[in-house]
Amino acid sequence: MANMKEIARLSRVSLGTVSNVLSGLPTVSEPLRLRVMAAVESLGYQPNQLARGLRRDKTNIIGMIISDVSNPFFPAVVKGAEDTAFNNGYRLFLCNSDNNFAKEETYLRELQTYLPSGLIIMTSDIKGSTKLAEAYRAAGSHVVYVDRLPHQWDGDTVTSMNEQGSYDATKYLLSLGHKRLAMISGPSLLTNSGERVAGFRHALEEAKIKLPAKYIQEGDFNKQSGYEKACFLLQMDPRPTAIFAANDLLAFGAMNAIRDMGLRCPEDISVIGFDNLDLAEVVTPPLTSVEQSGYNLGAVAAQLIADRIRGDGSPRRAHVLPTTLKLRASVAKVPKEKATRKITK
Amino acid sequence: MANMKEIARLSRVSLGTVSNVLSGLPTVSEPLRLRVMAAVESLGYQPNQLARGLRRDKTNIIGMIISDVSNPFFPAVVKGAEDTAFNNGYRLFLCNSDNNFAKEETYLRELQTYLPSGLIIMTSDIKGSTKLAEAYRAAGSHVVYVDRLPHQWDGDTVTSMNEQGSYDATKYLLSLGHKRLAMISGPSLLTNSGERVAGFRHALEEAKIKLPAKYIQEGDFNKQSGYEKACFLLQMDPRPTAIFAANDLLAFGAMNAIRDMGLRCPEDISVIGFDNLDLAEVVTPPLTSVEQSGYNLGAVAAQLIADRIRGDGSPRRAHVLPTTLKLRASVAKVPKEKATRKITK
DNA sequence: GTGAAAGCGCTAACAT
DNA sequence: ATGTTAGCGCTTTCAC
Repeated sequence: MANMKEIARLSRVSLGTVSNVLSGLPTVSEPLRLRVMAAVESLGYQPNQLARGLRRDKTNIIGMIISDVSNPFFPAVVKGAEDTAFNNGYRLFLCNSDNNFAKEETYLRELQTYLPSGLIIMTSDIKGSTKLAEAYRAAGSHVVYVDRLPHQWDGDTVTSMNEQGSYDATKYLLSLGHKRLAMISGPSLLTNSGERVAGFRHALEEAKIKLPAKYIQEGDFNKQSGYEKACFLLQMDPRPTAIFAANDLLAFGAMNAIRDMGLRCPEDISVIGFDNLDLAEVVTPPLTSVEQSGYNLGAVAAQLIADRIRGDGSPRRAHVLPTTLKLRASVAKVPKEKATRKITK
Repeated sequence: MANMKEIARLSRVSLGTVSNVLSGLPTVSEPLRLRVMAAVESLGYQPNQLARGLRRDKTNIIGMIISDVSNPFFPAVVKGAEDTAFNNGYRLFLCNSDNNFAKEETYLRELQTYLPSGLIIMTSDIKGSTKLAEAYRAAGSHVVYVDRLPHQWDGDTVTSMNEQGSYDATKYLLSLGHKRLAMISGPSLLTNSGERVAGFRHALEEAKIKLPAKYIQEGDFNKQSGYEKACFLLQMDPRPTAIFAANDLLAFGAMNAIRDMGLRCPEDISVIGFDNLDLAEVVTPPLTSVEQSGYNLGAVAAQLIADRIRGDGSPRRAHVLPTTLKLRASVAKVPKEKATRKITK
């Protein structure tokens, strides 16, 4: 590949002048600038980012650590981050931690030596990662935690209104007469899951509805887990009339469990999810869900980094993005007590 | 961050020795090796990948260009590639082209200056990208095209058995008595779409079934497009009794259209998709679909690159991964002519 | 306004 | 077996 030396030779100027032209310094005279640009064009020259980064002590990379690309909520976050980063001249280096903190740590350590301008991190460990994140900061990289937050982090964050969204969903169920509400939560260590549980509890407390301990089952944010926890809930006596699932995957699993046990959604059991995945409207019945914008989660995080790089030195930002309850057919009024179906399998 | 010079000072050896220790050269004496390792440990030293890459003229980056992260089929491909790359010591630099060739080109040009060891590319332009890919090769990077192939590419590739899978799906519909089979294809420029159409045609020709030109509608691999094309097909006279969609998103859209027009799937119309997304079994009715492994697509591509880097100089490889028809409830026997429902809306 | 030269952190060739 | 040194491609002083 052509390098700067060749451009310099071809346009009969010094190395420094080529650099100045490429950096857009206004001190270069027009004739020289044109000669350099012509050479750049003719050779299709692209500056070597490795050398530039090494010299500048900073690259145009924004690292992004996510816990699992294959969870259908995350691609939207990645896309939002990638779009925004690209439009600001940054490139996304994607690292998939597989919810494995050791892998996350390996990535964090090595990624840092690529001297990224920023880091967007969806941590898989609420406790451990801030020390490494501090190292990024110390090296002049801007760090934003997204979706789930570590304790002990005093920097920028972007999350959704998990508690409010869950509160709204629960109030909605209550408004339809439901009194036996159960929840399938995510891993209790994750702050987003904790907030969703808090919103659920909050609404129930306000309505003075008592919540049997077993009515909250801790799942794992995937369909399989939703299926299993729903099976447990559906066999309880009394059986809940509504299930609030902490994400749509859990809700899909719950809907499958309801069907497999010979019950009907929403006639026997109402279900609400969280995320409002594209496919919430494809399942039958279409799933009522708390919408959060994964795209914006990523986009706001990337924009925050771009702003910080441009010198925005304002105090810590904690963006909390709105949620909206999307009403669909998976929720109905509470069934009359007599009408309650027996499980048929 | 600590650098090699500090390690050298701390362990009282020369820079070169530190380098030799870190590169695992056996020529270093044990005492010195231990001293160096101790210093590395105590400072948590990580080699600067920018400097190393600049010097070695190659980094441990594998670039990956995909057309759209938010298409639910692709995250599995990314995950397969990332897993395999990571396990071989490589890191994935993810670029999202948004099906925009200009963006793809920008990424390709810039990414190359990061001196990646390899490139996995799902091109958005069947014609144009090979020139740039050749430049990667010339620079010693290994390139694998995945999922859809450019014409004019004589290097390594990984794809699924698109034609065979589609042939199987079509044969299955024929075996159930369907005679009026329609297809919603993907963009005709993409080779994967073309192969799926070919498999469909092939099976029909074998069965001597004539295919009205309008029975193949070209869609765009998304749900919206599936909905629109299905609406068109459903209003044709005679109406097809089965629709083969070139991917599951198109199939989901088609199923929505069928429902919205007051028809029933599978009683009035059978539907088969391609990809077998997780959600194929969640929709109602569960979708019959040609399964392909996105994970393996990515994993095989990454492994191919890792092998090439290790010196595998064998001739061009064209991996073609198997597909499997997953039978579910979205397909039924052809309805009796009399039973054919009128469109109710 | 332009050019010369130092140096970012590392590797590899060479000298000892 | 270990140390010394040139140089990867670039940016950024500093002379002129």
